Amino acid sequence: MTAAPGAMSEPDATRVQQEPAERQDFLREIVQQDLAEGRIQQVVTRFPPEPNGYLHIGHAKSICLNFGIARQYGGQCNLRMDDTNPTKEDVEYVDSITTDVKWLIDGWADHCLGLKPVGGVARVQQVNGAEDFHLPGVMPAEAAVCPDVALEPFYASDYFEPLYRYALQLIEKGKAFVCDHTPAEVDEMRGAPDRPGQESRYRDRSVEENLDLFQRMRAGEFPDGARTLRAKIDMGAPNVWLRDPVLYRIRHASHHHTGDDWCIYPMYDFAHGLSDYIEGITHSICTLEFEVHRPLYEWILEALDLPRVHPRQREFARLNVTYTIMSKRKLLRLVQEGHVRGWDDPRMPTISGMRRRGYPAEAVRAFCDRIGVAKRENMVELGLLEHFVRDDLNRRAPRAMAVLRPLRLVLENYPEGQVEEFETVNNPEDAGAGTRKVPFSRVLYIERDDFREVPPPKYHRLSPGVEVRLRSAYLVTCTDVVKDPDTGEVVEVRATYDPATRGGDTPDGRKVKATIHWVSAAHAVDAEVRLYDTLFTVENPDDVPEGQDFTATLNPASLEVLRGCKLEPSLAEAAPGARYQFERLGYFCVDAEDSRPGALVFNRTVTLKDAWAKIEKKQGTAPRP
RNA sequence: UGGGGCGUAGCCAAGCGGUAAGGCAGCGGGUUUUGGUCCCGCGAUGCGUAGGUUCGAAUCCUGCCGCCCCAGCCA
Repeated sequence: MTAAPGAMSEPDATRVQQEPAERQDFLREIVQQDLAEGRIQQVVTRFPPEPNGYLHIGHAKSICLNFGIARQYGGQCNLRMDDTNPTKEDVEYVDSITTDVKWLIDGWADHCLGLKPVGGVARVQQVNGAEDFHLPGVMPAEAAVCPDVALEPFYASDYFEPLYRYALQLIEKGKAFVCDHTPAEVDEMRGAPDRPGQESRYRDRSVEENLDLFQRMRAGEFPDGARTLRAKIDMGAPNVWLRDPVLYRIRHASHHHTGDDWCIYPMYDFAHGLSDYIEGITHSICTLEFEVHRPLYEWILEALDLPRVHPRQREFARLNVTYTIMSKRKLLRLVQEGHVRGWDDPRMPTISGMRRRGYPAEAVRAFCDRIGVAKRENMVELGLLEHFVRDDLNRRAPRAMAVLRPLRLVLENYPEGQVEEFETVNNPEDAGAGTRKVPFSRVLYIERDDFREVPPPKYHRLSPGVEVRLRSAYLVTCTDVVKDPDTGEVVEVRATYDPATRGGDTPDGRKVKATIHWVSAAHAVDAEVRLYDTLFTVENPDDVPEGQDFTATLNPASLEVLRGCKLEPSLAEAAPGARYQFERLGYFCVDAEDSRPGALVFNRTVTLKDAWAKIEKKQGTAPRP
C-alpha cells in the first residue's frame, strides 16, 4: 500500500520520547505501584551499611539501587550506619563509607539525596497513649535545592533511646520477655529447621518482672551474656527466625558513636525495621539472605501497633564478580595478612580501591545500571565492569605517549642535537580537548613490544627492513640492531627517517601497517608505573578445593611495578588522580597516595583492548614471559 | 526429608497468554596516524524438565530435577 506523504507524521511524538535513564526492574515496579495506589506519597529508601569494613562493588550496586530509586521518583535515600554492634565497628569505617558514598553518587544527584538528617534526633509523640518516634522533617525539599548542606550520615545508634522505649512497649504488651538462659542453652533449645524448639522457662514472667529486669539490664546490673530480651513468638515456627529471637543483648563495651551510654544493644532484626520506621523509610531494600527475616521484620512493626505507614522490606540478589571476592571478612584478611597494601589497594574490589585505580564513578554507576536487579544468583564477568571503564575513559581521558619498557631507537640520518616539536591531538574523541606539543629528536625510546628482530606472522610493528609511523612524527625504517655482546639481547634499534613524512603524513600516499608511540630520550620524564592483574587466578575464588581457603588462588603476579618508564614531558606536572590514556597501552592515573613532585607514580586502570595479543595467543607466538 | 527463594545464549538480563528485547564476551567484515574508538553483519524453532489447560504457553496448572539461603546474644 502506498503511503501518502503527510500520513507518516504522527509517530513524531513517540520518536522524541526519551528512554528512562534507569531501566525497569521488579523493585521499581513495586515502588511505582505503591506510588500509584497512594500507599505512599514520596519514596524514601536507605543504604544501611554496618561500619565494620570498607564498601565494595557489591555495595555500589545497592547504593545505585537505593539512591537511584530515590532520585528517579523524586524521593530520598538515607545513608545510615547500621551500628548496633559496638565490638565490630569503628569510626575509620564510618568515615570511609561516607567518603565512598559521596564519591559514587557525586555529580549524579543534582541535590543532596537524603544524606543529611535535617531534624536531628528522633522525637517523641503521643499516639493512642503509646510513644511513637520519628525523625521530624527529614529531608526535605529544602535540602534538595540547597547543595551546600553538609552531607552527614544517619546512625541507627542515634535511635537507641527510642528503640529502648519500643522494647518497653513490647514488654508491656506481653510480647517480649527477659530470658536468663545462657547462649549455649538458647542454642540447644532453638531446635532445628525440621524440629521445633523448646520454650524458655522464663517465657511467662510477669510484665512487671520483665520491665524491672530489662531496666536493670540497661542500668548495667548484669554482666555480658547473663540475660537477653527476647520476642515471644513461636518456638514451633518452621521459620527459625520466629523462634523467640533475641532482641537485646548485654555488652559492656564502648560504642564508636554513643560511647559508654549503653551496655545493652539491640539486635539487627529489632533495630533495623524500627530504624526504617523512625526515618520514614517506605522501601527497605536488602539482599536475598534477609528474605527469611522478613516475617520477623513485619512481626515487630505489627506487634508495636505503629501508626504511620510501615516500611516494606524487599530483597534482591547480591552482586558477584568473577576473579574477586565480596565478603568483608575475607577482604579484611587480605588487608591484615598483607596480601594487598590496604583497603584502597587498586587491586581491591572496594570503592576506594577502584577510585584509586582510576575507575570513574560514572563508569561504576553505568555498570551497576547495566547488570540489572533481579533475584537470581549471578556472577558478572569482570570484563563487563572494564568495558564501562574503557567506555567512559575513551571519551574523557586525554591521550599521552608513554613508553613502559623502553628500547632505544636511534635515527641515523636525523641531525644530532636537532629538536622539533610536533603538534598532536589530545583526544580524537573530543574535539574540544585541543592539542599539545611533543618534542622529537635523534634518540628516542619505543616500546620493547613494538620491535621484533624476527617478526612472527601478522606482526605489523617494527622489525629489520620494515617501515612504520612514529605517531604524529615521521615514518622510519629499521636498518639495524645493536645487541649486548654477552646476552645477545637487543639493546638498540637503528633506523632512518623520511623527512618528507613530517607529521606522519605520506605525500606519496604510501601506507604503513603500524603507527607506534615514542618518547624523545632527552626530554622524557621518568615515572614508576604499576600494572595490575586480577587478585585471583580463578573466576570464583570462593569455589576452592576442600581444605583450602580463598587465599590459595591468590595471583602472585597481580602487581607488577615498572620503574624507569619514559613519559612525554607534558606529563611532568600531571595532577594526583589525573587520568590519561597512554596511547596503545591503556588508561592510567596518577596515584594520589604515592606520587610526589618529581616522583610520579601511575596506576594502570585498565588496558586497551588488544587485538594483537589475541592473535598472538592464537598463533602461539607470544615472546618471553 | 522443615521453611524461604531461584532456574531464559558463555556472562548479565528483558519478557507479565499472541509467537524470544538489549548489553558484555565471541566470530566475520569496513573505516582508522592508537592492532584503540567507530560502523556493519552473525547467536535461542528455543526459555531446567515432563505432562496438562488454551486457537495460541517462557508466560497459567501439576509433577519431577537442579542451585541458593536460614538453626549468631553478627549484620
